[in-house]
This record gives sequence, structure tokens and C-alpha cells, in this order.
Amino acid sequence: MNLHNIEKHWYYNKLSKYCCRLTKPRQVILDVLAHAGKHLGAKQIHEAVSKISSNIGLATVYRNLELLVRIGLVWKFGAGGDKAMYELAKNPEENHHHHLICKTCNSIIDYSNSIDNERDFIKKREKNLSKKYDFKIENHCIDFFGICNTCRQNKQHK
Amino acid sequence: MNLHNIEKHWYYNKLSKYCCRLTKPRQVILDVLAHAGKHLGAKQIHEAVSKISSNIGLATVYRNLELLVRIGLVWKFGAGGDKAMYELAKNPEENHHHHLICKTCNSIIDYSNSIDNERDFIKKREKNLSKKYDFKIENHCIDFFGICNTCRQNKQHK
DNA sequence: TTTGGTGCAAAATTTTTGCACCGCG
DNA sequence: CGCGGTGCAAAAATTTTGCACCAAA
Repeated sequence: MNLHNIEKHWYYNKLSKYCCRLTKPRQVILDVLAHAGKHLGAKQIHEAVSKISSNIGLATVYRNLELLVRIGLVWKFGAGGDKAMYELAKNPEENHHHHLICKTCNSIIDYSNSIDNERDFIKKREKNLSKKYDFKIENHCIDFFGICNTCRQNKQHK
Repeated sequence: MNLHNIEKHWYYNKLSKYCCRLTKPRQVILDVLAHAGKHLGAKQIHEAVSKISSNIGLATVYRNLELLVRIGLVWKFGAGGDKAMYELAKNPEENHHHHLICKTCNSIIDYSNSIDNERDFIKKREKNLSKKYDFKIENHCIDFFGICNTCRQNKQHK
């Protein structure tokens, strides 16, 4: 399970391609996201980052996340609108996460869009929409909201 | 084009069904969303509400939006994670909006999921995911991010 | 030396909460 | 009366900005 170094190269390379210096904070933020393997909030990222390397400001985390989102290395999604969540983008050839978000406890289940033909469907949809609205689509976010099994069970006990 | 009263009945009825009083603020908030016909932020809603009826607090707007979202009358989505956006839910039989969000100017294009077979696809997907994760799905949010035509043109002129 | 990147602190924005009060059931 | 709902103000949480400084190109 040592894909980790390969991934490292992938995203580090992409960063330099965009003429951004590979600074310590950027390295650490990317590593944190890669290790997490799932969505994190800005504060969580800052906390994790601080454990690895001290004196990295929350503002720097925000500034770099914005940069990373802009160049497509990180994806940002809304989790229903409370606070922003971030996750490392995958290689274009790979699939990424979509979400099941519990309205009651706010927990988030990641699922991969490799299931079924979702990926193909989205691709087709993007092409169609791009043309129709003259809009260059770079990525997307698909979230389902509802009630998780734990919360449904708790409800019954009330 | 006087569907407006019909719609009114629809959502007013649903509200009373959930044992919530149909108070002035709730009426006004729903009317604002119905008239807007598109997503609005909490602040925008409060401003619009204030024009119709004075002395309705922003906190009340937030509290009621939360309620309306919980009972399914209003949909909330993240717009990429800055602030929450709200739009009136549609009758279950109708289609609702998905979004194309410009990363550069933050403008949002609504599109209806009636196009193509998107609606059917989502339905199928929901069923599949519900079963797989034992998760009761109530609604969803599909957003595409990219660059709108205006911003693409501006870029070229730089 | 010039520019991009940073830390820190202050500010702005968005959302939540506490509390007293009001009015329907 | 009791309780859901409200306004207002204060607080909390999230995100952005100003500014001086540092370090790589």
C-alpha cells in the first residue's frame, strides 16, 4: 500500500507546473489531505498541519487552500452550506468522492463515483451543459442529503 | 401566469401539516423565495423580507430557514462553500434546480434537471445508495464548477 | 533586489444563542 | 396559563485582509 509516494509526485508536480513555489505550508497541507483520504474543514486542516510543523497560520491555510482549489489540486464543497470542506483532488483518471450528508448529525459518508455508470453519466452531462450554457466545467459536486441509519434508530426510541 | 396562488396553497399546507404555525415571518420568507424563483442567501432573504414587513430579525430568518429546510419546504446548498444559499423546494412531481457555479465571478446559473434523463438517473442512484449505505435520502444537490463565458472572455483580454 | 509567500493580529462576514416578551391555543 | 415563536443584542464560528518581514529566484 505504498502508493503514497507516487501520489506525492503527482500533486507536487502539478503545483510546480502552475508556477507556485512548493513551500513548507503547501507541502504539509497537501500531505495532510492525502493522508486523511477524505474531506476536512479548514480548521481541522490547520490543526493537523500544526502537529506536523509549528507556526503555520490559519490564514496561510486558507490562502493556500484557495490557491490549491484554483489550480484544481483540491476540491471544495459545501456540505449543505455550513462551512467549506476540502479534499485532495484525484488524478483525472481516477474517481473521486461524492457525499451522503446526514441532516440530523451532520456526518458525511464519502462514496466513490466508480459505482454504476455514474461517472459516464456525469461526463455526458458536463459536455451537454458546457455547450448549452457556454460554460467551461472543471469539476462538480454531488451530495445527497437525508438521515443516516443511526439517527433513524435514535428517532424511533424517542 | 397566475400559478402563484396555487403554489401558495401547496407550501402553506405543507407547513401546517408539520404542526408549525403559519406566522407572518414564515409567510413572508416563503413568499420571498417563491417570487425570487431562484436561490438566495440568508442576508438577501432578510433584506427582501424587511421590505415587505418590518421588524423581522435576521435571527428569525435563520431560524425559520432551518425549520423550512428540515421539513423539506426549502432546499439549502453550499455554492462551493462560502455561504449557504436557499431556494424554495418544488412539488415532489416537479423538477428543481441544479447549478453551474463560476469559480471566478461566483455567479450561479440555475438549470432544471428536467433535461435529458438526469432525473431518472438520480432517482435510480438514490435508491441504490439508500440501500447500500442504509441511508434515507431526502434530497440532493448537484453543482458544476467552472468558468462562465464572460470570465473566459475577460481572461483573454488580459 | 524584487516578488511571492508567510505569521500575526485585526476585521469582516456568516451563523448561533440567550433572554425577555408576546400571543395563539 | 403554557409554549411556540419572535426581536434584539451579544456571542461564536468562519473567512478575509493589512502589514511587516523573510527567503528564494
